[in-house]
Amino acid sequence: MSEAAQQLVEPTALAIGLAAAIVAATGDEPRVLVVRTRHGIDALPSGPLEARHPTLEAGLRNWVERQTHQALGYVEQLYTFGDRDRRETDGEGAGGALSVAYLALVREARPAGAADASWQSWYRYFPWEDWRAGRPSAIAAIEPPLWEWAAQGGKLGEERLRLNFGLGGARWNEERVLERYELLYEAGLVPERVRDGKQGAPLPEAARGVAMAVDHRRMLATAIGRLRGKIKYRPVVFELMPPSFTLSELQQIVEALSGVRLHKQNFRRLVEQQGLVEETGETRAETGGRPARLMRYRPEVLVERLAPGVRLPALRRT
Amino acid sequence: MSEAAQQLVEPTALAIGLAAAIVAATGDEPRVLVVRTRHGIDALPSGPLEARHPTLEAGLRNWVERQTHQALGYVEQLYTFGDRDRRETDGEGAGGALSVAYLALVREARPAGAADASWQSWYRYFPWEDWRAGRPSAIAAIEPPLWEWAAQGGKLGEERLRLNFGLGGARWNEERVLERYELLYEAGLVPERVRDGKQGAPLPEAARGVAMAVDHRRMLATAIGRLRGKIKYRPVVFELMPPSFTLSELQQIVEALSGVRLHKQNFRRLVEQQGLVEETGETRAETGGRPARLMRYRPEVLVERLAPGVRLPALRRT
DNA sequence: CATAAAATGCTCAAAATGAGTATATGGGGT
DNA sequence: ACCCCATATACTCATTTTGAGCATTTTATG
Repeated sequence: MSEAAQQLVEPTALAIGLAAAIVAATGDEPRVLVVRTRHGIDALPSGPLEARHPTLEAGLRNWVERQTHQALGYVEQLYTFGDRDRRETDGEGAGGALSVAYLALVREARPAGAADASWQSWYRYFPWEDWRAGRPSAIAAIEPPLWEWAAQGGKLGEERLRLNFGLGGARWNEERVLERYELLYEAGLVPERVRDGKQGAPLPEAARGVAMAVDHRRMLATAIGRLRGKIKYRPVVFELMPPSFTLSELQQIVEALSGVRLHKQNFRRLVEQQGLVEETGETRAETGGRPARLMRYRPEVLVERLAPGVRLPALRRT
Repeated sequence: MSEAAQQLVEPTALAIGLAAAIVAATGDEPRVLVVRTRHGIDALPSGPLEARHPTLEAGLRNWVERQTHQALGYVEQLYTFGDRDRRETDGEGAGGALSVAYLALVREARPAGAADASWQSWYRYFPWEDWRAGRPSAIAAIEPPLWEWAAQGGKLGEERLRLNFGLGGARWNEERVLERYELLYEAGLVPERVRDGKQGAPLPEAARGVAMAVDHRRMLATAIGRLRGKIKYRPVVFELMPPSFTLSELQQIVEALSGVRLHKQNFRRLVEQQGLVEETGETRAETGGRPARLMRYRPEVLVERLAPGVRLPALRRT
């Protein structure tokens, strides 16, 4: 094991980068920990895989904890990026030709250890992904240029657009975060593409979202999509919740993450009948209405995370 | 882009390995392409990421196509292994401290290009995963030592065993291939663990399955689990099917992959009502019974793979 | 003490599922 | 030609699982 570790240390041109989308949920916003690069661009915490790291995940934890003073709870590998756009235009630890991206969930969003680190709503980077208050205005701004671009791709291009963005009768699928971002990238509507030296005419920031260093917005899109999918079949949401919470709070977090509103009564039915939570016995009256029962997740559920997650009984029409 | 490519070439101790679980389905067996190492051990086709490869996936395709003369169709990144067990005990391309594993699906299983390459049923490596003919006998052999081992982990260990192997009333979940393999590894029942220099008393091969080089069996387990999950919500099965097929043939392949038997009438209902396939107009009479209609998948379905997959209407009791 | 604001409880119709039973249509003997 | 066998294909039916509402309870507030 330390033998393997030794190998990793050799100074080499091909550095392995580690990057993490560290997610928390405060109130009703999904937040991600970002750092500001010296060029003033937002980036995910990232750094090189170092000698002393016996494993990739250990490397990540160690690195992040030193940098941000944030202890990571649940950690999951997302994807290894190395395909394209690994240029050294921006960002701190650039120069890695390969970058292993992780998703990490933390319970409390500590005040962001380092000075240049902060917690940001992830919708800052993906304004079109938040449908909680109805169709986001960013979509309206994005739609015309997207159609224009898609028309060049013929029928297939238009179909792709329709299905990914829920246009023309297609249903919005909250999991296709990455596909949507890639579409915008290909269409040249985000600044990242221009930065990568290709054609494009980025939209105003309110519509296209805030750009990130290198391919970090792709990583974050991957993280969001993965998390949105996962909460439906694994009880990962609880990694973001405090020890006790009300069902409404749980619902708020799920809605914040998935970006869609849910039917309250059906949400409760699901969560309760699946035995994901149990009552603590206490109640909390802070909301001005009937006090809510405080719940906790059943610890058995966390064991190996084998139990089903929170399915999403989505509202169809509203 | 070629700038990045240049960097990848630098001779370095930290080679990036690429490995692929290349899957095909012939008749009613799910097959995977394996090569025999000089030590006589089965391994997945793998090799280093080379200079001329602009992207990871291109590197993989290029590499595999040269080595096995097998053109890859659908390709998906699985996971980057680098955590443990990357020792140089066995295998060809060992020495890579990091290995990016891919799943690839091919339509026809060509006669395995190279001499040392062959198509093997994946149940050769995971005999406990095939429940098509009822409870596999491997499970019976595995169960006692597993319980014994689990008991050391207390209640939690036993619960983990119960849920992963569908013991004691729990339902068999065909997707947990990796979790099951890891359990066997931890319990010391597969030779890989002993090879990695840890404690263990491997079972006879009929029960524990054929071992593979380095951590390739983990990779294959990841691939199988991913594929089994994916066929339920994406029409990936069709990447394994010939241009036209009967519904029974489709069902056979799905059963082969998932390792469980399905209810015939309900399977057809699902596939047809979801509009995944359409009739070609022809029929095929070769089975000795009523001739079956030949079907083809609706090409629209493959566009971007956005349509739903084949859900599994599993039999409960038999 | 009425009213607003939540949290809970219950009901109901539509759709999806799990399991069968019944019918159709070839080929292969006799 | 006729019967039988093996499949393929068509329908049925009882249960569950969803999507949507309406109704009731329980506090805080003015």
